[in-house]
Amino acid sequence: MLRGVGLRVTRPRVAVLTAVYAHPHADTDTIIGAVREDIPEVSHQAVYDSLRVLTAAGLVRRIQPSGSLARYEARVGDNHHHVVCRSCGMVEDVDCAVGEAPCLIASDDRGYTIDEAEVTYWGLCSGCSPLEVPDHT
Amino acid sequence: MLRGVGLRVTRPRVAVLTAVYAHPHADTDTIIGAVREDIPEVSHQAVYDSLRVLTAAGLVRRIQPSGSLARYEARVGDNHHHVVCRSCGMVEDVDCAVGEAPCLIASDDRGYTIDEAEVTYWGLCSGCSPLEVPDHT
DNA sequence: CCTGCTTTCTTGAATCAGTCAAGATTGTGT
DNA sequence: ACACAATCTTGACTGATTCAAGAAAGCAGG
Repeated sequence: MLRGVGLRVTRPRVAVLTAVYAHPHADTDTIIGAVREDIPEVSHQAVYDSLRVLTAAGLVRRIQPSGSLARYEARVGDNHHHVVCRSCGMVEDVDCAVGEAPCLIASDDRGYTIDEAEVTYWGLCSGCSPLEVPDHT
Repeated sequence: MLRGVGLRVTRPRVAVLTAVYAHPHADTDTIIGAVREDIPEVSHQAVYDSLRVLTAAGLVRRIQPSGSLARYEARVGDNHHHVVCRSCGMVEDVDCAVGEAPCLIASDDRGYTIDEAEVTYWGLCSGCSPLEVPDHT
């Protein structure tokens, strides 16, 4: 898999890739923790570097909702988006209602050469929804 | 305007609000600079705080594309999105092709109570487009 | 207009994710 | 197995943002 994109196969990279598959939408610290279960002495630097290389190679994708740390996921190549909970910050995948390339055509592209449309849905997850907080006034 | 949302009217807040109107999509440093043309001795802290309060009150909106600093804009309440240049980081507004509430309905909301759909278009602005960089090999 | 209370601002330090750099180590092709 | 080049380790550093304590200013009532 790493060879497929012309990268050297090193222990840290394999572990990072595995960790991203095992923990979708995890932030960097979580990934470092997961990697250290395989290789206890990896440096954070190696993880940061691996993530950058894997992202550049297109094997993982980096997402960073406003106000959050960087997160990574291994689902790449398809067209999917994210829901983010405003309260707990949890992220989940959603496919877009419109189909394959939702909203990819802006009404006015302002002269930009657009290559991607990223959609982020903001709201509250089921755990954080104010079901039992009616009106306190 | 500030009074309209129940906030005290202070010099820094007025200046920050004015600066955000004058510099759409400006990052915090730019805003601090603009504010200091009115009030040379404002502390960065006052600006950060004003921005947070104004954002909470809904008078300005905070946006933060992946890998960028926080940026602010005064266009709120309408449904518009952004194009971001991958090269220079410039941000511009676009209205969505679909109309008023584009993509607001995810195909599967995963149990979330969604209140906003944010669309970010990624690409290259006209100034950064590789028009004169054909193929150098 | 003046007083007093509360919010907001100033000053200065601290935090924390992420980056930079130099030298040691490891992967790969021959 | 060897040599070269890429990658990792260690450790320091950056820079945006936040925290905290005391001073100043806005607002409501007299």
